Amino acid sequence: MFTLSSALKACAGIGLKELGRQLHCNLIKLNVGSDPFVHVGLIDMYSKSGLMNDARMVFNLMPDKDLIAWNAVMSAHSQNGEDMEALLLFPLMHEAGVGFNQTTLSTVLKSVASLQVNYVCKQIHALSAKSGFESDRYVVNSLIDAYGKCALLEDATRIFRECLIVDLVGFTSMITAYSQSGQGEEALKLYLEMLDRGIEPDPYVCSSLLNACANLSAYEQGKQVHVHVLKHGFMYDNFAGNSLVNMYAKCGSIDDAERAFSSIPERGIVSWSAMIGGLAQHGHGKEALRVFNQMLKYGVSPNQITLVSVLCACNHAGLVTEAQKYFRSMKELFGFERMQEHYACMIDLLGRAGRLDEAMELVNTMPFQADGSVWGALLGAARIHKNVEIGQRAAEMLLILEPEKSGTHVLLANIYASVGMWNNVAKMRRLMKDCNVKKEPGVSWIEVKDKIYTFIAGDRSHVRSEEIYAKLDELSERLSKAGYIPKVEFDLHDVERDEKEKLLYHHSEKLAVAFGLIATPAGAPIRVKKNLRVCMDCHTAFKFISKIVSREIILRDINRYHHFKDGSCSCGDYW
DNA sequence: CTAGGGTTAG
Repeated sequence: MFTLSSALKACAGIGLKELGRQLHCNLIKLNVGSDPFVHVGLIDMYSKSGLMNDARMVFNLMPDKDLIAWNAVMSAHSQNGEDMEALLLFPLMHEAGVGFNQTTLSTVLKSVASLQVNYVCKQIHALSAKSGFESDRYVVNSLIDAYGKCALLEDATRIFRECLIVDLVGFTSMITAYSQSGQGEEALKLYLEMLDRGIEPDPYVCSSLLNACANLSAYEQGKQVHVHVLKHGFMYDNFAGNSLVNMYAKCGSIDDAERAFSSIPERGIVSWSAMIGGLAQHGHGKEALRVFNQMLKYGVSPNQITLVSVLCACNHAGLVTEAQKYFRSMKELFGFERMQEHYACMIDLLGRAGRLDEAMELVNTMPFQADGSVWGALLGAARIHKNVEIGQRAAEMLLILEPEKSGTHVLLANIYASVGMWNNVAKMRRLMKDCNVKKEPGVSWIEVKDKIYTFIAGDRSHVRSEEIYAKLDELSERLSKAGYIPKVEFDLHDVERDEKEKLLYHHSEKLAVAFGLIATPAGAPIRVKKNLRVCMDCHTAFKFISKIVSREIILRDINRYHHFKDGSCSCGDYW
């Protein structure tokens, strides 16, 4: 019987469901199936083989359900994504009078984390403290993670800082918590602290760090983490590989992303989706579709996320017919329903292509209540195509749905300005003032030799300000000779044309690029980042500049990457 | 029987 018990454990470890089931049959024949150890072994084996029904059945048929068995079935639910069921077992255990231990708490906290139920998280914390299990490292680490996932950063930090047994898992949870709450810098700092304490990294923490770098678009630091991955031999870890693809794509280096992609040992759906999404984000729409077809050829089934990236690729490549094909027959081709996100992509795509009526039609007929993203897409399209009517309708909805966002006011004002409705522009400004909505100031930054230089519009604080403005003046002359005309309609100020040109000239992204030109060697690519969308005029100007000075300009704005080269942009002006 | 990691438009 001991042999059988170990054999079950082995099956659970590698998910051998057929062999596990055979062992179960033998146990019944031998009539030793009533042993509690065997029951727990069976529950665990079925759970890890993804056979939740069988696991549940074994548990239900158990005559004397002890604490270990309850823990095993709770863990089974949690491992199979049935977190609510796992959570609901906790009060049932209390009723059954079996008590709980550190394993119960740790398991229940895992489900608390994935369900993000803040209130329950605090309760389990209190219970852990009261029962003395708070000193168990599994419980502590689970608490840190659960608080992190519930976005209760302060509580997570407090436990992390106060406990004496913080280890690699605890650090990973905390690093992930910072990264996922947008505090990538903190995450990277914590990693250094971890190394200082002599804790060696593993693939989990590397994966999390790469994600932090991706969110920060921190190319240099991402490369550093990549070095750690190589140094410690984690390059054959699928998760680390996927994170590398994502990191390089989000940091603007699609070549590195492709290299990382081809060295993943088992390219799964996440690897393919990350690659397709990365290519789409960089404007390589056709290439993204090529990779998608390659994936299908390999027999990998796409999921809903893959299709969001595919539609996005069509969007950035202007492939309306292609997108409609995938969108209309998603169910028949791939077997899943269209989600809100797919509709949003499609509406965005139709809108950009100038087919605003069709986009509007889709909004009215889709099986979801249009949310902020849908109205946002329409508003953006209305701005490109100067459609006041649809712009007003979309803005009206957005002001109700997302009143705190400043973008809506600005975009609508943009539309009014573009058609010369200055009275309405003024009204929008007043509305912004009355509602106390502040336009987020545009900030651009550039990294030169390990230092980050930030610029705001009209900035004169930089030590090399004189040179920067001189460079802009020089460029201005060469630009007009090359046929560039400032796109003044994208300026909101009701002032004369030459005054507008001057304002446009001092946009933060132009200052950053000018600085890049004087501070980096000739021919080197210039990598600039902006916290908002790049302005249409700057976009046009950069196309010209890339040709005039024979430099590649790589600009990451809030949505995507623009690669300006030889007078054109990778987004094909389709952003 | 228990803890940490990867892909989603605007």
